[in-house]
Amino acid sequence: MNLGYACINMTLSDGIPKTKRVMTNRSMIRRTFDKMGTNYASELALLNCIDLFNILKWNKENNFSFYRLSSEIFPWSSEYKIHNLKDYDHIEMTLDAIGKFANAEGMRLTCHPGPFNKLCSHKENVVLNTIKDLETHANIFDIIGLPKTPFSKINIHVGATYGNKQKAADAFCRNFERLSDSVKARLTVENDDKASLYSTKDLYELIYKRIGIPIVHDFHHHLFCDGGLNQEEALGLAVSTWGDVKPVVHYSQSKSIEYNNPKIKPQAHSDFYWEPVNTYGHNVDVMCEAKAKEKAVIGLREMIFNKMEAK
DNA sequence: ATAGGTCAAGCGAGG
DNA sequence: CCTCGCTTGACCTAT
Repeated sequence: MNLGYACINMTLSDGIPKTKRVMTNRSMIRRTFDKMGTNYASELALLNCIDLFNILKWNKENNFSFYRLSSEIFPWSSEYKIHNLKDYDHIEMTLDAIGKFANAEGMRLTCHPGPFNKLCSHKENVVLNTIKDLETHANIFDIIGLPKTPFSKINIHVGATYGNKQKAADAFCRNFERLSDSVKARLTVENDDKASLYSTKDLYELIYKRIGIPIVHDFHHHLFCDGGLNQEEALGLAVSTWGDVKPVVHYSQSKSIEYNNPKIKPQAHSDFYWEPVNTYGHNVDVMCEAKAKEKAVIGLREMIFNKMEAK
């Protein structure tokens, strides 16, 4: 079982001034983009790519082989073609080196495009923006040279019902056919954290049965939208959708419980972990979504290790 | 170097 | 009608 973390490495930036932090999500607000243009986006993207390599090297040294790439490596990527960027040669060289390194080390790299991706929308413009964003993620994965399988998953939520779950799920499946093979081969769906949305069971019935893409089971979300199944049943159902590829699950705990503060929404992710993950005997990779990132995962690792030692 | 206000996109829940 | 939470807190301006 590999434990992974998402996008940000806190250790590498410990005690380092803001301007020199190791980060892969340098961006800018609209006003700055209008003023500075695509060339500045290119410079930020290159810095982000170089730091991505730095994080992966840190991951190797610290025995992390599972990591989620930020979706903001290329700022304002909807406004230009990546291969037209002025620093593209350098960017491509960096991403290619990253891919060779990651593949040689057996690292698993994934991504999780944002909540604005609504493949089920009835608004054509929203769907077009979603398709564009998904294609951009796949394009980056292709440049890096990552497998065109859910091993390098591009994971999204269905995320909306518009008052009719069945109808929205139908739209999701129809629009799935408009995606390139590069996206289709990697796309996965994750259960939502609201009762009105999609449980793991809903995804199995409404999405997997129809288009066959794997389901990422999020243990924390399941607490708020269980579809009538317990954790073990839902996990088993999700695991059954992955074929030959090792399934991914998401694990986080509630910040509201962590700080004993009822004002914090129970859905919010905790900073750290206090309970080890239970995978019910399944061989899965666990993406850890705690806010303290790799620091939380190191704690979780120790917890799991101590539990094994005690046996 | 830091504090405080500001910031693309979609949706649903809660005040 | 506004804010939060999710994706991922970071940018920008003034001090």
